Amino acid sequence: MTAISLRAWQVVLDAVELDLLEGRLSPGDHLPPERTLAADLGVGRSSVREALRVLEVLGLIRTAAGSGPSAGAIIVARPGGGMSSLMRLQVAAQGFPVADVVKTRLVLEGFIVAELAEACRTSTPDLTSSAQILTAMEEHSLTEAEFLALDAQFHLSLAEASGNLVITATMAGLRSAIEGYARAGALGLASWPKTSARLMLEHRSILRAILTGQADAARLAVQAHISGYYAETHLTAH
Amino acid sequence: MTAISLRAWQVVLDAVELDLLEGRLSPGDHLPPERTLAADLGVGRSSVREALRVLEVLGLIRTAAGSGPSAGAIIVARPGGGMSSLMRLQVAAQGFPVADVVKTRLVLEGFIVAELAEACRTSTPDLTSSAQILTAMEEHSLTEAEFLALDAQFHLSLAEASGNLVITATMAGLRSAIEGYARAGALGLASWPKTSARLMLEHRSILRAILTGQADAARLAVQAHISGYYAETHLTAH
DNA sequence: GACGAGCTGTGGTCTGACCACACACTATAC
DNA sequence: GTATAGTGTGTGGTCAGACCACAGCTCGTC
Repeated sequence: MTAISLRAWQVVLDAVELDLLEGRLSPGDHLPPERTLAADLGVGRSSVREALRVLEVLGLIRTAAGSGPSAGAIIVARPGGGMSSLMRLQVAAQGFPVADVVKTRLVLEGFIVAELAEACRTSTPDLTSSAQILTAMEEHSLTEAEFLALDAQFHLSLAEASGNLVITATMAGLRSAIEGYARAGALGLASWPKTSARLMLEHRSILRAILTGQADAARLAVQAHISGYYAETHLTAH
Repeated sequence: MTAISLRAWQVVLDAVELDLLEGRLSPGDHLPPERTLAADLGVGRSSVREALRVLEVLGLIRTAAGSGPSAGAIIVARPGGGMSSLMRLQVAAQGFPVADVVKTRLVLEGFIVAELAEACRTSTPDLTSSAQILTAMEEHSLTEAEFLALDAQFHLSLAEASGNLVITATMAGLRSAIEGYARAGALGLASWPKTSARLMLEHRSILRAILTGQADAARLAVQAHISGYYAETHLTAH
């Protein structure tokens, strides 16, 4: 045996992963009932539940009680769900310094907008939802929290437009990790109306750079946008 | 109440997260014993265990039976541990296309080596472990698996040298996600000695570009290195 | 045919029990 | 006095059983 005394819940996890890799399970499929799974794998139901809990937090399955087609544990492969939890908790546990989180966001978002801009030179990526969010943000009656939520949604919509699921999921995780921090920083800003107006202008210029195919300009704009807000809130937070 | 009927294990998860955020728990600290935690939070021990299992997979805690200072559940905030599981399972469940994984790796590694090269112009980042790995890879008696393991270790060591924990963790996750794929691809290569020799040369040139401060050259080299191997194995795998 | 009560299977939770393990303590032997 | 062996204690690991809430299905009644 290569692995002796594997934890019972790991046995379950490995079995599910193997079923996924070998095609016996696919998104949309139902996992066997917990009791059946326990009996088949020769472990207790508690161990099965621990493994299922992990899969649920990782965004791989969705569980529902009751009976019928919608009940039970269903493979959903929802990317990003687990990433958010992971990032949030790691930041909470000081595993991830916020500065590193911001820098990673700079890299990924810079790439995304540059790629989108490149794509705009030959085709027309779907950026309507991004534009719609910007329009919604111009509503003057928005609270800070609402504005920041839309702000985050805008950045996420760009990632989604890029079509890269991994980057989208990572971005979602990073965003939720920064959220509390950004919110707290906003409260200490000298002038929220002034900052929000600036953020809006920056958003517009980012989108314009993308649509006109200026990859470098888009990258620089989004990076200045992110690091600018970070620096501003970082300073006032101290 | 904003959230009614929260799952019992979520109560535990939230409580731990709150303790982390409020500083009542820090890396190195022990969590209360499962039975105590259950009693304090008013849930059953099973629910506590489900939450602890999630924290363990996410790389936040390490559990050990027995008594004494090393036993119990300890906050470790080991970044990357959870990321690996997450990426592996998401790829297994077809949540993350391999192409997206590779592209993300291109972006992140390109940034890392460029940043390292920039740093080399003004200081001397610690790249000794990276260099040592390359030396170890020149051993002719290595099997394919051993060579690829060192290859992965080399890329990871570059990320570690950059000092960015988030990128390092993400890289670790991406790497383990590709590992099986890369391994499978290597088996179908026309000439392993030829490929491995090329990979070695590429590694050397990447490291040389970093040490001489040529950021752009380093980025291009590492991106060609990754996408080259991907394209090669991708083709032969079909 | 329409409706409703009851049945069934599912996840959610708790309790209690037992085991294996690692350390701390104590008693014994030298 | 020191070293060693044995025991005690608290921990996580696992299991079995029980009960609940819920959602859908079945079947009898009207």
